Amino acid sequence: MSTTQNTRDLLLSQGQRLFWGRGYSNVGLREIAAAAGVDVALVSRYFGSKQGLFSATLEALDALGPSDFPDEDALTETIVHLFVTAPRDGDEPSAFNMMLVNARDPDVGEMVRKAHQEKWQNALEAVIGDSTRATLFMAAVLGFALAEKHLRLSGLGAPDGAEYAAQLRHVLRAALDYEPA
Amino acid sequence: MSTTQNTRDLLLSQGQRLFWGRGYSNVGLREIAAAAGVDVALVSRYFGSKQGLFSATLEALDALGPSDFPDEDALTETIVHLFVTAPRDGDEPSAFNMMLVNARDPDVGEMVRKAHQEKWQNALEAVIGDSTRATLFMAAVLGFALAEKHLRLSGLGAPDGAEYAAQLRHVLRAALDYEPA
DNA sequence: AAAAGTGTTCAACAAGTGTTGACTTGATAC
DNA sequence: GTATCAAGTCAACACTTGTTGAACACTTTT
Repeated sequence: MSTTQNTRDLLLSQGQRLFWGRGYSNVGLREIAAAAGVDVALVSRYFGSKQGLFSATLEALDALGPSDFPDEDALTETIVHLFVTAPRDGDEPSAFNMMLVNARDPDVGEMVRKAHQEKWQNALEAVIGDSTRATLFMAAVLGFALAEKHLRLSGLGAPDGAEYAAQLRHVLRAALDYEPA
Repeated sequence: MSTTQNTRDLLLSQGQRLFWGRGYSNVGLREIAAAAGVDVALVSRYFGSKQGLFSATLEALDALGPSDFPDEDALTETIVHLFVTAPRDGDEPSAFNMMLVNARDPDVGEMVRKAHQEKWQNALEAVIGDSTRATLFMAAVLGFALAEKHLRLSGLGAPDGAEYAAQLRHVLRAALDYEPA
């Protein structure tokens, strides 16, 4: 690999970390470039624009496949494991946080919603077998993350304890148990 | 006439509408002033700063009192009614949307979290009788709003139909039914 | 009539944004 | 040796942001 690939990757990883952690409009190109230790102009050179860089980070979103989760229980436990082991600084650049922080952005919101639809929603519907339950499931996941990490509500158990996991499991199961009229 | 709003009130109401709908950092003072039909400089004049104007809009957050909701059922139905009758443009300036859009803002996030704690969380705990269930309840409400209005997920029923209300009722009840280990 | 006070307008500021183009650098190929 | 070409640097652009202070118009007070 050439040096080009190195700085390009540096910009990409730092861009992902900052965009996914603090939100597209709250991060400037100069901050990303400084974190990568390179010049700002290289963003335009390699990615065309700020939106181009963000779009490139979106490709790192893991695409869920139906084969990843044999059934709903495995899916639930994967989510629970993700939450329990997630870092607990306020700007955690996880995929969930990325959705929460960028879904409504005027510049990249549409991109984010599209990525969610393509990479997650369809796969969730395949595993869960129903579009409504899949949406409620996603709502439960994001609501839990929002309450804990953004509003920083108290009332939840310590993230490394059994109670925290039980609470998350409870709301996820409730979403999966919904019966259309 | 008697409802003749002075300039301060005009700025306040337009500021609330835009801040609560699109988020603090996505709205400029010039846009607010233009919507109110006055000059930008009047914001500094009457509210000191942009943050001062936002802070003033926060005082319009309805403080929930324990007397507002005799029991959990009344609380649930109030929330359901709020969702069913909420306007459906993308920038609805409801109190829920205000939380979703501004809770993580670097400038006003702390203000928002504090307002939530003072005006809602304590009252919810009083009605629900448990801090954990109150937090899960709030998470369910915000997750539902986020999925529908921000991610614009399909899979939920039409907002004016019975199924939509049933879905919301289901996840709210699940939060209230949580039993700590 | 003069003075003081009030609400408003206007132009400008300093700081920040994403983006661009000209330039230097360094290695490779002719 | 020289030309070539990509990689990186640097300064500046045009634009937007929140904020400020001087000036204006108008009413009220002295």
